[in-house]
Parts: sequence; structure tokens; C-alpha cells
Amino acid sequence: MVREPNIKLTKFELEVMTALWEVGPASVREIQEKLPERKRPAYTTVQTIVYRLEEKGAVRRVKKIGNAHIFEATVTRKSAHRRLINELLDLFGGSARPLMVHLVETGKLSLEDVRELESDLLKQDDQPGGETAGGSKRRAERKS
Amino acid sequence: MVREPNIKLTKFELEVMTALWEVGPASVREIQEKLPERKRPAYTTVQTIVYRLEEKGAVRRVKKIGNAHIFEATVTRKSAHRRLINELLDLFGGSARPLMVHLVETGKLSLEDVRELESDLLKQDDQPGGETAGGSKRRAERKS
DNA sequence: GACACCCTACTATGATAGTCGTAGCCTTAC
DNA sequence: GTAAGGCTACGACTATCATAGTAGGGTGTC
Repeated sequence: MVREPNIKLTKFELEVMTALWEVGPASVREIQEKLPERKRPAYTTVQTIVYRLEEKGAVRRVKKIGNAHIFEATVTRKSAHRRLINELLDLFGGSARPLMVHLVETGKLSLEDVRELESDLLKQDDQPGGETAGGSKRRAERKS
Repeated sequence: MVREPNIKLTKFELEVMTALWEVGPASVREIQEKLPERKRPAYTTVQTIVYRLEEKGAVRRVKKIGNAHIFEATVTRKSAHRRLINELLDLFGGSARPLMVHLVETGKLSLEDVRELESDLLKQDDQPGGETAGGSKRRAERKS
């Protein structure tokens, strides 16, 4: 078993990962500069986060340019997002429906959004070849 | 403006709040007993959490029975959930669409779910009198 | 009135998270 | 080969969270 990347990321770690997902393999310096300037912490702060991410197994060193290490994400954006969503879903009893309802009620999701989503879904069903389930089999199971 | 309850709750605090939302005003003892037994911490642990929640303004003491304080939630489940969702949404760029897509891709949300949601939406639009937005006026604003 | 018992209020501890400073090593440019 | 400057490795500090123990006060019961 290769070790499934079920890694909990904090908000800030997630931002670093986001930077890394966007720029691809990068040095600490590059990551830091990629962060939005409003909340751009000191170089060493980013470094610490990257190191912690390395310990957690979310990134790894791939090579060295000059004396700088180049880091690369080892977890995909998708799996990280999946984890976040699942966590939220747990708080809602595991089902996505209440979440949807809430989004609609608070105006985050409109009728048009839903309709577009529906048509996207239909398209997907037409061409089943896609890797829609993030690598594993499509699990329609929902607990409760 | 009465002070909007924009309070950040940790996972565990949320569980305590959930207990409180379900049983209504309750003592620390009652809250503790309401927690699922797998993860039922010591009485004093729950007490500490409740006190923290009080400091944060998420609960308040409403009366005293015997020598036990009775606590009541001052934030609604809805607003707490809204906060959670908004936080997640921020990580997804502020829009609910990618979240939806992800839910669909991972099988958490099916075509039928979406269709039902759509018909619910249509019903809601027919009868505008409902208090769909948690008591206050329907705010379609989405920050960022 | 004394006792048992529950509850409160306070204190303590260990784990993360977030933040950064510093000493010193490496590389690159003279 | 030497100096300058970036980068690493490590340590430190603060805040918050999760968890719980303890001392003492209130209350009800005999």
C-alpha cells in the first residue's frame, strides 16, 4: 500500500499548497512570492510551512537548483479538496443535500447555477469515459 | 445592528453547540451526556468548552437551577453553518460552482439531487413570503 | 447541623499552528 | 580565493485547542 494521502491541511498550509499547485514545482522563494501580498508572511514562515508539509507528506523535494530545494506537491488539489468537503459534509450529517439547501437559501447558489449543473451532469452521463471520480470508482453510497 | 454573531467555532465547540441546539437550554452535565459516547470527554472538559463558548459569545447563561448554570445558544445553527460554508467557499475561490462540481464528481451529489433541488427552487420562487434566508432579508451579496 | 454530592471556578499540561530570527553553509561573481 | 548574498536548518515564542484535575462552595437529606 503506497500510503493514501489522507493529510489534514490547515488553512495556511492549504494556501501554500495552492501556490504550489498553480506554479508547479518551486522553491520556497517562489512559493512565497506567489502568495497574495496582503497576507504574505516572512520568507522563513513560508519555509517552516513547507517543511511541515514535507513532514506530513504533502510535498517532497524533487531536486536542487543552486542551493535551493525545489518542492513539488504530492497530493493533488482534488484530493485535498475532497477531504475538505468531506469534513464539512460530516458536520452536516454526511449528506450533501442540506448543504445544497443552505447554499440556495443564503443566495450562494442560484437557479441558473443549478440548471447549468444539471446540464453538465447530463453531458457527463453521455460520455462515460471521463475520470469523474478522482481515480476511484464512482461511489454513490451515502451514509444515513 | 445587534452584533452579528460572526464567531469562529472549532470542531469540538461545534459539537457542543450541536448538542445545545438539539436539547435547548441545558446544564454542562446535560450537554456532556448528549455528546456521542465514543467521544465523550470528561465533564470538566465540556465545562471548559462551554466557558470558552461563553467568552466567544456563542452561548450565555440564562438561569440557575440548584447551583447549576443553564446555558443557551445565542448563535443559531443556521448562522454557524453559514459561516462554515463561507469558509469552505473561500478556499474554492468564493463561488459555489466548483464545490458543486466537486460534489458531483465524487458522487456525493446525483442528478436526481440536482433535479429535486431545482424543483424546490422553483417552488420557493412561487411563494416569496417564506423566511428562506434565516430571518433577515435575503442577502445575495457574496464577498470577494 | 452534618454529610454527601454535584457544580463551579481556577489551574495545568501537551499538542498544534502561525510567526519569525539567526547562524552558518553554498554558490556565484569578481 | 574571496566576498556577498541567498538558502537552509534549527530554534524560539505566542496563541489557541483539547483535555482534565482539584479545591471549595452550594444544596438537599437525614
